Amino acid sequence: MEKVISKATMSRFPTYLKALRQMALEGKQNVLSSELYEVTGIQDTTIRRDLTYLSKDENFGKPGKGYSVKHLIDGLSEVLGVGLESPIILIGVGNLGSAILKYNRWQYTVGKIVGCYDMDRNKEGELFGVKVHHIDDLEKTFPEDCEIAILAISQNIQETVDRLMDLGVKGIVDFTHSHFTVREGIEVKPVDVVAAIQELALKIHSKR
Amino acid sequence: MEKVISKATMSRFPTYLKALRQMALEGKQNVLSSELYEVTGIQDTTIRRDLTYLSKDENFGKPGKGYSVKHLIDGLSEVLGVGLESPIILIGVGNLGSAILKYNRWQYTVGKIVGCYDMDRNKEGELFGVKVHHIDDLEKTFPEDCEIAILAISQNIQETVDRLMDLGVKGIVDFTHSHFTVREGIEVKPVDVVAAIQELALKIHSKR
DNA sequence: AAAACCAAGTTAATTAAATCACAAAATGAA
DNA sequence: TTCATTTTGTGATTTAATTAACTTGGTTTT
Repeated sequence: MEKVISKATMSRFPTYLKALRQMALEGKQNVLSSELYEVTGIQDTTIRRDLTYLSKDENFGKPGKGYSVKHLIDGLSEVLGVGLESPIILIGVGNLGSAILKYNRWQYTVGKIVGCYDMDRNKEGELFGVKVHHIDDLEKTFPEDCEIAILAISQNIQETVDRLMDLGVKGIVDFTHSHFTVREGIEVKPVDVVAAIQELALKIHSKR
Repeated sequence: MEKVISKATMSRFPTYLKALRQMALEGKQNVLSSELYEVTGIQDTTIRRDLTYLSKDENFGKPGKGYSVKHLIDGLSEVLGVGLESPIILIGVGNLGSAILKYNRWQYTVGKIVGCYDMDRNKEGELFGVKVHHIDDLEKTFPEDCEIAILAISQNIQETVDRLMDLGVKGIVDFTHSHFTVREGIEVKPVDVVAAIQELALKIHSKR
């Protein structure tokens, strides 16, 4: 009997992982749900409930002692697909694309950008150790088993998305400022500065 | 009696706005909730309910006809604080910071980056038309009425956040990969590629 | 070894969000 | 003008998520 992890819980996991890694770096061995609350602002009882999804086996958290930071990191990493080493491609090597690519040596791996694509022929070659192809060669050079694409372009967006889906991409990290549609079952995760600022502005505003 | 806008609704507004702007660009005058569903994947009934938060006055949506794209954009823009022209500062002008700054000429303004700060003295001067100060001069040069800061640094994070809060910053757009704590009432909006990929990986995974 | 304590885990209650189902309103055709 | 059609807007309902209350098991102290 598989427990199904709720959306809300899922969206909190990365937060926990981030906080725990910081703690691990500081040499912390054990952590209480109340301490995680201090750091994340998420209610301790919510945290404990969330963490039960990880504890397939015995004693994850010990009463009176807390959780082992290491165990939590391991559990979260597993469920979050960290270390999955799944190949990721990046579409668009402009300013933003480059910045993302530079980040590719992520502190804690969630996969690796194995190829980039751009519509500018001048960009073909290599960048930060990753091959840059022309977008026309997408189908020819598409990496096997690639399921995640990062979209950092501003033109031909829908067309590109369609091609990606045809190639079997299942998840898109969306840095574009435009809207596009995807087929049933394809996940899109927008990452948008403007939207972030808008939400902030609204929240700050609505407090008065 | 003020209607209080729910968190969930709030987080969908930027999505609507994005979609509607695309439609406006394409010359669309009216839009049905069912059409917005097609584009956003959000249930039409949810959309209609969300939009009621905008309709302070009469006939926003007309039965049999739909909503005026323009009216919706206006309403959303207002509630989202678009065109607020509030001053925003950017901390960290590295690769990512530069990319964000370049985007500053946002298609639809939500405010403007009026100043940047970096710990590298060599970066002092101007970049994409915006003044770059040394981080030591933060207090000296902090723009009046600035409530939002974009954080794109990788060092001295907590210290910087503390200084920002002391200066009256109410919202932080967080591009760092580290955890920091804020005082009660300060909003943090994380924007994180790694977290996005992790969530995607998890969602894709959990479907099998 | 017993007592006292502490914090995880869990069941139950509450609150928030999404969806359903339908009534009312505008439109357009006959 | 009237009637069928379409689509909004909103109570009512269901579902999901959070929070509160309590139980249990492990730890530490005496």
